[in-house]
Amino acid sequence: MLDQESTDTEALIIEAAKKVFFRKGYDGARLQEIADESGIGRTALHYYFRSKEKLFSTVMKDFFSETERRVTQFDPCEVPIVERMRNFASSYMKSALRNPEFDLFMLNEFNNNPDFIAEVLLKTIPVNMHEHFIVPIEEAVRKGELKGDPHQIFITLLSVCMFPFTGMAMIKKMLKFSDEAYMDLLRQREAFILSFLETAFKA
Amino acid sequence: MLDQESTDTEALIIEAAKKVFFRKGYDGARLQEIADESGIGRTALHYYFRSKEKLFSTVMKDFFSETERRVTQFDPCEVPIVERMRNFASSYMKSALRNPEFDLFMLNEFNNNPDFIAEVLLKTIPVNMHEHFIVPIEEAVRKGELKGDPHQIFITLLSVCMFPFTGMAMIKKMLKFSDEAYMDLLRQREAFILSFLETAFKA
DNA sequence: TAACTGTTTGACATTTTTGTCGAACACAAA
DNA sequence: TTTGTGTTCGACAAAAATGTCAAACAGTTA
Repeated sequence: MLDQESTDTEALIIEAAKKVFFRKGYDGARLQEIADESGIGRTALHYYFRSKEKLFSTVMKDFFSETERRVTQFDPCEVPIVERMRNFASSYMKSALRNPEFDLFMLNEFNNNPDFIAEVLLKTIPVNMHEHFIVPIEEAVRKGELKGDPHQIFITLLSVCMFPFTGMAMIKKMLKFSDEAYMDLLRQREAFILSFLETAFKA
Repeated sequence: MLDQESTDTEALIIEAAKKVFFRKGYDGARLQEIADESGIGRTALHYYFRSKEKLFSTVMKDFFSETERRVTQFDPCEVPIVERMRNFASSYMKSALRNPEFDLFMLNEFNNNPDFIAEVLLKTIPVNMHEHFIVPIEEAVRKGELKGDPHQIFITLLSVCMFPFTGMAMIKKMLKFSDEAYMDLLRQREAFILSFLETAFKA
């Protein structure tokens, strides 16, 4: 068969695997389900990607090398920290909306296999969070522009961005949101966060 | 053997199972590991609790009927909403510190089996979040005491409390925290949140 | 001590999931 | 049509995890 079609099948499998892995986690994912989702036989999975682990590894690398990153580029150091935090939140929310199930998956991977996921992640986003966020926040606190412990501020920034995705299932159930209604809420959240950041840490 | 000892073994197993389930999730948990952690044979698990599912179910019910709830009591409606939010955050942080691994586990359960976990949870904490938080926040926004969409405000409250626990592994890795240093940060977070709540949503 | 009860253990069975292999297949080029 | 290459499929093997059972065991009571 043509090389083209082969690549297509591979891509098809990777897409299907991505969905299933993100939904169920590595342990919960079943090769059979991935096969069904791709519309191919389970044996073909082994033909293209030797084993579950190799498939997983490929999926992860593919995911991070795609445009699917939470933040594609970080501001240079000249940009004031408060603006940088805003941009981070904006990029994050926009990206996460395209893959709402990824965040919880990622937290689990950090729990189960921190080294692997950290390596894959840092390979594509080689940003030192400490230098890039903590240090500048410290400085802003010293100057009296922000108030509070720098780590706590940064963690709060992460919290308000990520949690609505990681906690999606729980919040929907608790507040009786439909899938569509909750997606709407997520879409509106960027604006909420930006306005929230105006006052949240102001000294 | 005495009934006393039997109960002790059961309790021992439940404690061990709790640890393993919270760390690994239902899918990731292995009966062998639970047996090892309890210091008993794997077959004895089946003697006490027929199956993995039954054991899990018992663990969950036990956990929620214990004092291990995130918020043991909610304020009556007379208490002003802002103060209620503060109390919620305080209780939550204190409780979560005793079981830091539970939160991520719970989010996963909500993902995998929302009905089961919601039922168990609501059986012990029969609080309607909408009535208890959303409606009063709406009112406060109308009165001009708070600003922003009520749902977004409530989700933000949840975020700043829960995320530091659910995202523990990720944050530790990202910011190069040691286990002890991160526990310290968590202990200091209650105070941070309380001061943060003073300004975050003020109109 | 003998009979009884609840507990533990090891050997085995079952189920679930993953992995392998060779035959069949489709299609293109010789 | 034959040969070759890459792909698919079904049957089967292996591994991993859960579940069952009867025999041994440890105490308690008659």
